[in-house]
Amino acid sequence: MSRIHSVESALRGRVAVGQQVTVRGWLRSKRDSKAGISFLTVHDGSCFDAIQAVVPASLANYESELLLLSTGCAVVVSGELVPSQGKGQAVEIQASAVEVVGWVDDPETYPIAKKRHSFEYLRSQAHLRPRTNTIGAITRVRSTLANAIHSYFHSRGFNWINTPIITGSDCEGAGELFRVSTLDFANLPRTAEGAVDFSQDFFGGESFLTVSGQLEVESYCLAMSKVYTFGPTFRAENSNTSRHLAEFWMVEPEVAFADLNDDADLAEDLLKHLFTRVLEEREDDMAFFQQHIDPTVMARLRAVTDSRFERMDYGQAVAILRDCGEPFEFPVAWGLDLASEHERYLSERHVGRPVVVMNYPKDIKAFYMRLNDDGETVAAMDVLAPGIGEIIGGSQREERLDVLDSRMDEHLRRELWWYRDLRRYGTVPHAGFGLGFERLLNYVTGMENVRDAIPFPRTPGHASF
RNA sequence: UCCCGAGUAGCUCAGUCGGUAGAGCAGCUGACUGUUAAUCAGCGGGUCGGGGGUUCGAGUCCCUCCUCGGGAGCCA
Repeated sequence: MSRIHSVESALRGRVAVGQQVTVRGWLRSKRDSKAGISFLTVHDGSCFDAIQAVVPASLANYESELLLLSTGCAVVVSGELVPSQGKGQAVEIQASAVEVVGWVDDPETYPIAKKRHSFEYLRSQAHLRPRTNTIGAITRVRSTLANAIHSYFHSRGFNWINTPIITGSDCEGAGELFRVSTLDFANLPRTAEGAVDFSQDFFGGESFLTVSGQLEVESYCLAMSKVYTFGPTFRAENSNTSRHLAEFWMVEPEVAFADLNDDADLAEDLLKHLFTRVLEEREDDMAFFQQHIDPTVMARLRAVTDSRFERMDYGQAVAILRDCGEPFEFPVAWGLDLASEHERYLSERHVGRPVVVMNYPKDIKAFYMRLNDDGETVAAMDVLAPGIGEIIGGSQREERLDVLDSRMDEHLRRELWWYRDLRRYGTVPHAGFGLGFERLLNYVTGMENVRDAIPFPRTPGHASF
């Protein structure tokens, strides 16, 4: 009796040689031999490798179907798992039956040819690109990373908080928001003053897609002690770079009774844990990235897992940049934000691995970040990664109501009354950060564009698929 | 949004000084072969991103628009 197996379980020794197996998947390639056999390479996404099936010409549908197969066809192959007579694989299937489940209409125009494609082209074929080596590998690593994030936090007593996707606040402090509305745009209700009357909108007021779950997750932090969010986030910024998406995923842990150093410790420990898991669990995919995408990825991940992150104050970073003699395009001075070129110099040239920059001037950071005793800086940190830039941004939060109030305007204080309440009822020091999931994935795989790290990228002008 | 670069066959690209379109891969046909992105021979395949201009003549020069990529800003 022939049992159904994934390609992975058939290849990885979980099936004994000599057993009958059935695998189901899609053809990567087909080679015919006039010796009276054809070679099918069948892929099902379960692992990096495809399995080879040797099909004898004696099968009933060999002439009528097997010879017509082409890349992309869906097949069910049954046969005996045998040691391979050829080079390139240890085992293969000696097929006794091949059922063609789905044909490729027109082999000439099948968008995923048996060759290298540009990532740019593959983005235009986002529905078929998971059939490629690279996107398939990214997909498995992404899934492993997501699972590792949940298991890391779960095993340490963090609660996963599903903060809302739709928010009524337009002042979360990070970027432009997408409006959520059911109003009839062709016939907008108006107030007496002529403004759009959002009181008639679905939620009884203006509403938007969230740009961060942080403010909401803080309220659960001040009850559950250790919490995190992991979900989609939306920014309506017109930014067109390899590091930005309009819809992306973010991990945001938040810890009570914690300060900025605890926050940096958590960021470092989390990244080390995640990289270790990927190296253990996705050896096959990482070997591919190392060989075909970026020959430095493995060394880069090991540099993170094997050594402590460099930490420096913003003031030190400014001094280093000022004295390094590098001809920067943008000025370096205390009080100015660091430009990409500065962050890159620090992480890539000065340190050579991730660096945590802490305690930035208060005027260039968000209102909720805790004011330090010097009155000039806030307890903020950025983790800067070589080749990626800012991979984590976090801070200790301002837990003192009077200081928080001094950093908010009247509109903000009214809108965020509930956020202020958290400082009135049992406030405690707490800290957290945001980790961009697609940026993390690029760092792990060596891929250069976050549009290739998410299945269906949304960017300005693009929401197809 | 700004600055660069690109757009030519299904895909990746070449195309010189302005003279009427090329290669590799893919596809099809055949040969050969326990093959490995197989190999060899042949065949089919083009609105040169759109529009306008200069010219006897434009893929090539000029203007303009569109699209894509890279960088910057913003950030994760």
